[in-house]
Amino acid sequence: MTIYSSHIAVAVALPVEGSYTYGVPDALAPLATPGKRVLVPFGRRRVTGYVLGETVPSGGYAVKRILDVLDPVPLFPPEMIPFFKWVADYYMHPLGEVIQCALPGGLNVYDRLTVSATPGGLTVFEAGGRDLTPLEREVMTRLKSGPCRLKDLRERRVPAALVQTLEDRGWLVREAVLQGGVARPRMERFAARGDGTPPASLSRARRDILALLESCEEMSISDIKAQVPTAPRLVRAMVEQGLVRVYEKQVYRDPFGEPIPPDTPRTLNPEQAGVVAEVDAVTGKGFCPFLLAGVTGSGKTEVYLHLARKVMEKGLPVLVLVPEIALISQMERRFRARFGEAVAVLHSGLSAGERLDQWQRILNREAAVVIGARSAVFAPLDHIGLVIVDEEHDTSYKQGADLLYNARDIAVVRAKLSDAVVILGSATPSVHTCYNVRTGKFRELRIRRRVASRPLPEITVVDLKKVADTRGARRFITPPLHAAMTAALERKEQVLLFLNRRGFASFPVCAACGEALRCVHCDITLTYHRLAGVYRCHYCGYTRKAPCDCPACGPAPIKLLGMGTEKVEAAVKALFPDARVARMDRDTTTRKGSVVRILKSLRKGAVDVLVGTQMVAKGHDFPNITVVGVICADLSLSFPDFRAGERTFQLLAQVAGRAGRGDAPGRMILQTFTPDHFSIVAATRQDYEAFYKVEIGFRRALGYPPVSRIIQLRISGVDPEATRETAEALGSVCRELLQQEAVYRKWVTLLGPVEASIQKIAGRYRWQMLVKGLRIGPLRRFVRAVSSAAPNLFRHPGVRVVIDVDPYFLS
DNA sequence: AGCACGCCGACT
DNA sequence: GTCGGCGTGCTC
Repeated sequence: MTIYSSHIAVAVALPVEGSYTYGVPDALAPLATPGKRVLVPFGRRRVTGYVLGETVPSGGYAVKRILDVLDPVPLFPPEMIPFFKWVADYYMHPLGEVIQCALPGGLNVYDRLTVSATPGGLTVFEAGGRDLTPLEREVMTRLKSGPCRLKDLRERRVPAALVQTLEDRGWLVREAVLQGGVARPRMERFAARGDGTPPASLSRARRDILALLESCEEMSISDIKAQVPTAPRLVRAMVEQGLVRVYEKQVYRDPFGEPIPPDTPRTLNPEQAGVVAEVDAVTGKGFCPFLLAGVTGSGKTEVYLHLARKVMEKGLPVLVLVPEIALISQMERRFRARFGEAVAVLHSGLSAGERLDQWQRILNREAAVVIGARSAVFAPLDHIGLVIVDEEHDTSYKQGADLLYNARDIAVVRAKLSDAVVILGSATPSVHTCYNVRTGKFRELRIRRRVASRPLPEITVVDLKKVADTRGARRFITPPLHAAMTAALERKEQVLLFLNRRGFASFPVCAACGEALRCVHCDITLTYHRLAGVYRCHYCGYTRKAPCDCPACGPAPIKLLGMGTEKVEAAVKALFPDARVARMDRDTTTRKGSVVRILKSLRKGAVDVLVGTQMVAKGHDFPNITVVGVICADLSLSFPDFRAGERTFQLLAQVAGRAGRGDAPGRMILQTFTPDHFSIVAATRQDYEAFYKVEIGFRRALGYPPVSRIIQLRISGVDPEATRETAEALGSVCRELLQQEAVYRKWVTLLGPVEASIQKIAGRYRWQMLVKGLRIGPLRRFVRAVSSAAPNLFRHPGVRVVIDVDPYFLS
């Protein structure tokens, strides 16, 4: 066995458990440091790995050597490795994939087995110099136009043996080509003044260039060109004269639009100042988690800004998480106005290149504040001083493709591992976070007063059951709402109408047979979108043109039952023909900047009535809105999910916060079929305490989070039978394990497997199982034991099993 | 993930 | 008798 000068632990970016030990050749030893990527042999392939640190081989396997070190400097501070390990362990996800998911995309390199024709082979083939089978002919014809992935050939049912014979014949070669690594820093050519003395006579243009370079340290060639158009050629000549030096330098792509004028810190009211003082007293002194519960309009952002300044003054960086891009841009503006260049952003709206550049600015400590969406929780900061999670109750923190993490939760973990202070801010805190306050895990900070002491709106509840026999527009714009709208519009004030469903009609049915129009891929009715003239599935995007026939009885008129924002918009236009109506939902805000455009016209007073989905509830500031109408408060209540009540309360309280932010006091008309539901009653009184008390009682009684913990196993597949079988097999493995181990019986309760409430989405049949218990540790050990007892169930071709720790949506 | 090895059905 | 299907195991 070869003894290498050192050994390192490497996590590979593949779905494999644990880390692998590699030898480091002497030449690479000083380079292969933690946080860098390395190219390593893995099986018969080469893949990207992440250096975790030095290690000693434990024996029992042959150690291979790393092939290359891919980064001159670490891509993340080594201090982050324990955080990555925590996330990998907690969410039961391979460490290498966690790191891959944390890093800006496009960096990974991996082997791709490709096949290409040899020149000799092509010559013989084109000359027709040999009899070929049709399949051989097909392969050679394909390769004539260039190399091809071996996998592609296999998918076209080309047998490996045929590739082998063609290779033996010398017509083609198989090779492993390194691919990936597409995102690169942008390099630009710069010029600076050289040592040479200028000759007595120098052309005008050359003199100008020298003057430019003497006025500053350096200048990019393109900037010089802007002033002296012939510069590129002249500079080359001047390099030879020794007058100028030219070199390449990395420049950052600019994700920010126009510069933002600086602002000055506003004076805090006593409550805000108290919060700042309390947090400031503990920053830099270790981990400390806070809930900042501040009613809407209480000026939380200003508190964040003051705290950020104090932390930055201590030389520590600040990480700010915001639920989505539309809100990031608001937060970004406020922070950039206050801190200018010190702000970096990380979100999915950036191009791969911009993202990489922001990442490097953070790594190089050129940014002291990072603002971003959920993935920014992995920003490459070290020694963080303060983590802020704004709108901590927002469900978009828990979403994602393969690594199902809750950014809010792991932000707290990250703060803990960094000895930082973390603030979860919300006007409507999640039940989970409040529970953490009650159990003493978090400290609570409150702001009860709205800035300038604006009163919260007066709320009127309208029972929709009492107008159930009304038809037409007045069915969902009831007389009380109509009256309030009329009054507001007469006073030249604005109205916000909220309905948590987009489209025109969510339940189109055949007038002849009563059959609903359904998605062909999902177990769901289609929604009619009048503007687009289509029926669309809100789960998979399936679209069919309107009008269309009834699938059951052929040509027939379609009745458009059920409502969405489009129908509300139409109703407003019918009832208030002079009002200018705008709509804000996912259909009107797909294009970049459209949210800002709608908000701008609202602020300018170019819109009288804004109709929107839940995106209008989220933190936007609408100064002149005095009436808020909730068209139907029950939509979010009817979800088959234990958090439906919590979401409804939060949504209603947030929407209520949109009214009366300006100088005029606000009114909210809340229409509902269930005026007695405690979530709605509590929301009308803005009484979080009352809501929490009832809700936590339910959670406790039914064994739901936060009192109990849940891991969800989601089983889905194209074949309904195979999916059911896998789900049931998984169920029996679980039950067997429960039978065998008393510890699990004590700590684990199983529910299911059962079919999901929406049985099919995007062509996949869905089943689920819930693993419940008071403590998350035994639950994770149990699921791990299940997956090692029946590994084949978790990597079944055709049926996917997803483990979701702390799921957000049970359905 | 992707690749190799190994054991059963439909063809030369 | 072989070719190739994909279930299972492994990758430092």
